[in-house]
Amino acid sequence: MRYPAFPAARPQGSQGGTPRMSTPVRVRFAPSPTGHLHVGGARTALFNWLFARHYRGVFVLRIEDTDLERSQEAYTKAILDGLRWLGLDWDEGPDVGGPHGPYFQSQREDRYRAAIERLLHEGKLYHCFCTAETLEAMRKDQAERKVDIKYDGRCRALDRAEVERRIAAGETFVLRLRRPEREWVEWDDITKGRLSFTSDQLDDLVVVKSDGMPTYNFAVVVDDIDMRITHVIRGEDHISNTPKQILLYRALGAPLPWFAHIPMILGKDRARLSKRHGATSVVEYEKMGYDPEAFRNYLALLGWAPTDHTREILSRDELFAEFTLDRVSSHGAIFDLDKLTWMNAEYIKRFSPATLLAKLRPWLAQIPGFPGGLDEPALVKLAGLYRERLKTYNEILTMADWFFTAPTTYDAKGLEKAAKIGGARGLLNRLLERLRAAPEFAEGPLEALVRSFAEAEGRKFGDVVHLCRLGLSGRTATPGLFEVMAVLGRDRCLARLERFAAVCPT
RNA sequence: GGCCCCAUGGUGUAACCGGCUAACACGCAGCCCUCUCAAGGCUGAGAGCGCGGGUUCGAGUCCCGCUGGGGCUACCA
Repeated sequence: MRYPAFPAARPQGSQGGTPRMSTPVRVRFAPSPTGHLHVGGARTALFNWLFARHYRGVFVLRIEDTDLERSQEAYTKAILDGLRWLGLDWDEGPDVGGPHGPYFQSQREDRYRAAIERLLHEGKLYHCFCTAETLEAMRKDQAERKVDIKYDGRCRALDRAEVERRIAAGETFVLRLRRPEREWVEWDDITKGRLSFTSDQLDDLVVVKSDGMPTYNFAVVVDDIDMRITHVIRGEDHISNTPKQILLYRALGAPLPWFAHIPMILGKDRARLSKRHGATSVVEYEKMGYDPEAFRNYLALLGWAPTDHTREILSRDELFAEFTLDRVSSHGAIFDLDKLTWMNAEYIKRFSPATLLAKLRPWLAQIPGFPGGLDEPALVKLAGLYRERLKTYNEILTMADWFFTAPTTYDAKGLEKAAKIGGARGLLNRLLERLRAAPEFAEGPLEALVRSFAEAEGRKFGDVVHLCRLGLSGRTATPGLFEVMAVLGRDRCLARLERFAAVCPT
């Protein structure tokens, strides 16, 4: 499979750096470990991964843990697990390393420090001693006067002596970027087209927090430059961060990467997907019994479509071959659980019984009584019976539990029906006679047996079948009766039917 | 409030640089198949492309305005 090189030059705007061209594609997914992998994040990761694989580039994973308060190590693992579950692999990142590590921002302080010193030296940063209270008051005042809410630059002009004095006095401070005035900040977004802002709309953004840690916007830029990121693919909620970051690229004298802001994933009310819309983290879908490949396939189609959009079931390699950013849509997409579920069922139907059994094992193991004496071939057969009935793996728990523990109660509606046909118990006992004598307990012969039995009895075939089904499973709906009987085997079938005959309507 | 993004059936999308009775899938309804449940097959309802103006022989596709939805407005990422 050959993929084209990323189409190169874009018309370059008046300001800003020049994008690297025709160098190998390098993209990254940069989650912060403050929670589990969210479906929005998962799709961003997926698009980056697909983009990298399509162009035979490099996919980097970087952990953005500069928020000491909220970051937790356990979440880093959770996110990695989520990505692995989806089948994504990264070429550089935590646990695999790479030439541009470390891949945890908390371990890259020397990088930030070097950049800070340079910028400080060049007079591009300044110390700001404003406290949270001061800033809050300032914003409140601005809100009342209905003017733009942004930092008014009151610490911009502090002279060196005062700065040193206040630092010596132990005042805490942040470092802010001196924002240029009346400059265009523009870029050609791959998915949104040309986007432009002016520097006056921007703030003197904080680059270093009072705890000494770099802020998100600063760390991202330093790292993306260091890691030679060529394409920044992220959610469109980052659009407004982009001009700030571009200012940083300029201050650092670095070329701009390409930017591609992909639309958000929304809940039914068209607001960004959140917990109140239902499951939002990828592990929850795993627990609900979704297959990772189906989930990934569904996610890929959320905001993107292949050239031939009539094909929706796409393998990993087909996604690699097909995925390009120009086919990403520009508006948000509602996460549709029904369609995901449909797609999951499509995947299940495509598995061989043996494969499906392997996927089902963790769930089957939770069923009381499992394996209930069923041997491997019977289990494979059982998986085959549910291949076209399961929508999610966890459904096996409630659909097939009776295979492993004989029923003790029988569906009320089923009993009513059994009563209605009259003489059910006698019928069952006569059938039992025949079954005991059946030479072969296999699907075809069993069906032939029951058919001729029904005929001999002057009964409707269906009535006999329903009666047996109820006796074997306690239910009115199961896979085909004779397939079920073959899976259960003669002994279990006879035992269950005998037991049922004892309580069955006469 | 300010700035920015977006707008094709209920949902996800398609419709190449303007030329169709607006297509595919999910979901929904009905029918068929059938031992039940599924699966499968067939048929159907559902948008005239948010609204209003332009441009054009011709606009879902281009332009303007409006409306609606969303995002951002932190020493969070």
